[in-house]
Amino acid sequence: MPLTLEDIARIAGTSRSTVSRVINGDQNVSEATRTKVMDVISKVNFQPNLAARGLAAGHTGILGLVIPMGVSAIFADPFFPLLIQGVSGQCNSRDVSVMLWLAEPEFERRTINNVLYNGLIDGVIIASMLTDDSLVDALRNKSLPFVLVGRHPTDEHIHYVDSDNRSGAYQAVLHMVRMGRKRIACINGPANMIAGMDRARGYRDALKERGISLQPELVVEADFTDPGGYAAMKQLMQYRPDAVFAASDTMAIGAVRAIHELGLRVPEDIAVVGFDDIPMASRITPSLTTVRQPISRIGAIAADTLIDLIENPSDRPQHIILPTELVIRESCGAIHPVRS
Amino acid sequence: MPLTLEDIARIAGTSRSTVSRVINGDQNVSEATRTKVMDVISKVNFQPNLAARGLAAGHTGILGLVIPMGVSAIFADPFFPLLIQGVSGQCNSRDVSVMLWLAEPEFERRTINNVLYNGLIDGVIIASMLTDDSLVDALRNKSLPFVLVGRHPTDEHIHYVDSDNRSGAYQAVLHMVRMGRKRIACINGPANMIAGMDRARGYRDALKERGISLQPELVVEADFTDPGGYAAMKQLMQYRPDAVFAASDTMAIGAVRAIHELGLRVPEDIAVVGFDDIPMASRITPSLTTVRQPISRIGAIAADTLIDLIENPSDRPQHIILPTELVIRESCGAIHPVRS
DNA sequence: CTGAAAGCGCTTACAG
DNA sequence: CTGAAAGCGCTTACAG
Repeated sequence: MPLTLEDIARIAGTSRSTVSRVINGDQNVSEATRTKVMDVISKVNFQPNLAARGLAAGHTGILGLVIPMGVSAIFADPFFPLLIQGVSGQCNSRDVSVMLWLAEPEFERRTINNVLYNGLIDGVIIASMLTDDSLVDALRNKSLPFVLVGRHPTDEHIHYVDSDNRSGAYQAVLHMVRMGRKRIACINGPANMIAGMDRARGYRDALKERGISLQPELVVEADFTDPGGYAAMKQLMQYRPDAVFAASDTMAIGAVRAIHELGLRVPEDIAVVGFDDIPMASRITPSLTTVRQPISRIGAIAADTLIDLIENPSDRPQHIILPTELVIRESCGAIHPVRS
Repeated sequence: MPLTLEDIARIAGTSRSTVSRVINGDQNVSEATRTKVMDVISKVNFQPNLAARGLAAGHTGILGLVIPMGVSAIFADPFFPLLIQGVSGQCNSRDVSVMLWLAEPEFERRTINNVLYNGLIDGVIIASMLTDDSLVDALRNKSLPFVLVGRHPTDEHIHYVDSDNRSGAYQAVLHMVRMGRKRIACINGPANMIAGMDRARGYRDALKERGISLQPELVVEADFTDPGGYAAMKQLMQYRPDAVFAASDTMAIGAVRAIHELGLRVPEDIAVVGFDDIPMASRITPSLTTVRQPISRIGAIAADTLIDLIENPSDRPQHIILPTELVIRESCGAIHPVRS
């Protein structure tokens, strides 16, 4: 049987209320009693029961993290692991716990709703990134604080943190234009994902700014996976691109494989630029030029934003866009590849 | 304000106790009242407060999942993501929630202990795999049910699920012996990880069975990462191996890169076999022969085992070892590579 | 600065 | 089959 406040109080020779006060850092406790109580607590290694605390106080110090599992191979991409890592790390240092839901599409309506409104979490981070997400819609009408990873396209009142997908893609494509590429293709993410929309816009903006007309056949949509990038590249080959911007490194790696299989060279025949800067990007041959986005930091900031929001519900909507960075390696042709 | 049992009871014209009974599936409720209460519950979309339920009932329907972050690049390897996926999926279908802790080494003593004994979780899955884990030691003296992912080397009373690491490594190495390789090296995982120990034993057992004496200089320890495998392979090259067994695909991929950089061929000059069968294994050139282990299923079974254990605490210790499977591709030389 | 008391929203003997 | 009541372990006005 774990000890309770009452036990601690008895041992320390005080009352349950006072013990509660020292645990919660209430100022109205004399230094003497505080010390005495602290001693007992650390001596017996006392842990207050969080369920009871949650019931009594109305908050639990737990935050939910919901990750959609819509795409089957979601964990083949390091995006979500890194995001989880960022959220978890920040929560650790802020002393809050995280409850994780990998949302299977079939469970969405039933379980997710069940789980979010069960009085156990103080707020929730949704790694949604879909342009229309039923969970987000449900949340908008409730009082549970939440922040999105990935900006919301329409509702200005929703808190979110995202990276600057448009600008990242814009820089990447502009770079290829500057390198003299004329027929720059785009392997984009799904159109119903906001990151996909934004990166496609960056691609279009860069072309437009340089007076290059958009060739619809040079833009193909894939699903952020390696096989998806591979298939998309194969499809693009008939239109003779001399460069390709892939909206994720995983797709870019698939694309490079497709190019190599057809006996062409990267970057000599086709330059390739990816997005994310996953660890693999610097290891493949040729090493991959890519747009680095601070995934783990996005997670950390989302957690911070949510915790602040819970403590201060009247906050103005937070719209945090983190900068991206173009990492130039061999695959774009700007650096002469060192071949062994 | 969310509704409470009392509200539902008033609307349905019955008592709080009865509503609680229908929610918990108690048999002692007439069909008529049950229907009436169910109707109200689904009409107002009622969710019982889990903190209150936890307090009153003594269990919460939440299970903890603790993943060590000791190795910095832990999420570069798909092992943990797949494990999380397996645990989460099974928990979803068993209607229990999961609370996730990525345990930073510095937090271990303070946070982890805090968190495990807070009355909020019914049991915990530890993806420990260290031969000596302070968390596991702490748990052994407590009453919180737990199951390990990765077998415990000494304590027979601990529940665990693991894959057959020894046998997997044994099969892999035996295969290379059969292919005529004479100087088979081993890039092993850290010696303080049980999986590392077991795979090293499989390697030794296969050599011994075939009467090949173990050459200590052909065995090197790395850290399960790609750069680790790369560095280990570079180091091994001076001893002229004609084959190498790497204890993870991620290390095997690093090793292949090292071999290629030195101008040698896989598998002609050096055969390579990995472990895990991560998605990347089938995509690299040459495709990687490897030992497939059912990571996601291990997670699912760990969750199942824990949930059963919570419901029936008197269960005998469960020691579940899942079989592995040798997946033969190009890198071992058994299949003639198709080069483009 | 401190303690007695009410209350958070459930579950579960207990009595009928 | 049903309801009134006690209790789970906390927090937090309230009174002193």
